[in-house]
Amino acid sequence: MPKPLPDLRGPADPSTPQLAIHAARFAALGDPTRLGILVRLSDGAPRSIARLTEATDLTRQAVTKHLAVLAEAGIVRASRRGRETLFELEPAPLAAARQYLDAIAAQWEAALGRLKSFIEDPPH
Amino acid sequence: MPKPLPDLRGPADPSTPQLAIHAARFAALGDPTRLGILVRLSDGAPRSIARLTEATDLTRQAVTKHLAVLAEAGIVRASRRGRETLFELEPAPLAAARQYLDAIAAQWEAALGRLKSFIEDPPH
DNA sequence: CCTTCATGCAACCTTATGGATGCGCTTTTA
DNA sequence: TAAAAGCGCATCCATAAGGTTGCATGAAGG
Repeated sequence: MPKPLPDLRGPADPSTPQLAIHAARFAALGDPTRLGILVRLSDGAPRSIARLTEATDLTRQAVTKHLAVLAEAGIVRASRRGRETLFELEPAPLAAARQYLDAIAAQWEAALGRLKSFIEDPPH
Repeated sequence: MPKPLPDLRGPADPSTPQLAIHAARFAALGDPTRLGILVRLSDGAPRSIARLTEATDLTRQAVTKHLAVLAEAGIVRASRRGRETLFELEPAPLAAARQYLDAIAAQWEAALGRLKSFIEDPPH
C-alpha cells in the first residue's frame, strides 16, 4: 500500500505545512557545495569548519553559511570542542527526504498499476 | 555493497560535475509550490498549466516559471495538445535523486558498521 | 467571423542567496 | 605570555529567484 502522501489533488489543501518542511529540506540539499559537504561527512566522522573549508575553494565564512543552512534543515548537527566547532551528519532528516521521494514514486506506480488493470479488464 | 558515491574526502576532487547535476535536481525540488505540483502530478495524469494553477494562489505565469524549472531539471515533461500545454511527471530523475540519498545513507551505515566491529574486536 | 480560452514573451520589482572582507574574542601552543 | 589557530558577527555586493502585470498570438466554439 503506497504511503498516504498529502492529497493535493483536491481544491482545498490544508496539509501544506508538511510540504514546506520537505521543500526546505530539499532546498538545503540543492547546492553543490552543501551536497559535497554532506558526502564528506557521510563517513560519520565529525569535522571542523576549517577542515571542511580546505576541500573547497571558498572562504571559511561561505562554508560557515552553508553549514548554517544545513543545520537549519536539521541535516547536520554542530557541537563545540575546544576552539573548534565540529559538524556531523544527521541521518534522520535524510531518511525523511528519501521516504518522501519513495511516497511520490509509490503513488506513481500505483497509478500505473490501476491504468494497466483498467486496460486489461475495463469496467462495463 | 554501498554504492561508490564520488569520493570527496581526498584533497583533489575532479568528480564534481555529477555533484552539480544532483544538486540541481534537489534545488528543483526545494520549493513548496513545485513540490506540490509534483505531488499532484504523481497520479500519472498530465495536466495543463491552467489546471495546475487552480490549485495555487499564484498567477499562471508564476506556475509557468516553476514548471520551467522542473522541466529544466528533467523532473517533468511537457507536451502540446491543441491550445494547451500538458505536463506530466518523469519518474527517472526522481529515482536518481532517491538513489543518491540511498548512497549517502549506505555510506553512513557502512561507517557505523566499521566502527561497531572496531569496538567489538579492536585490532592489535 | 468574433469571442473566449490557454499560452508565450518581455519588462519590472523585491527579496533571498552565495560570497567576500574586516574585526574582535577565545582556545591552543610554542 | 605572546603568537597563532578557529570562529563568530556585522557589513557590503552582485546576481539569482519568486512573482506580478501587460500585451500578443494560436486554437476552439458558437
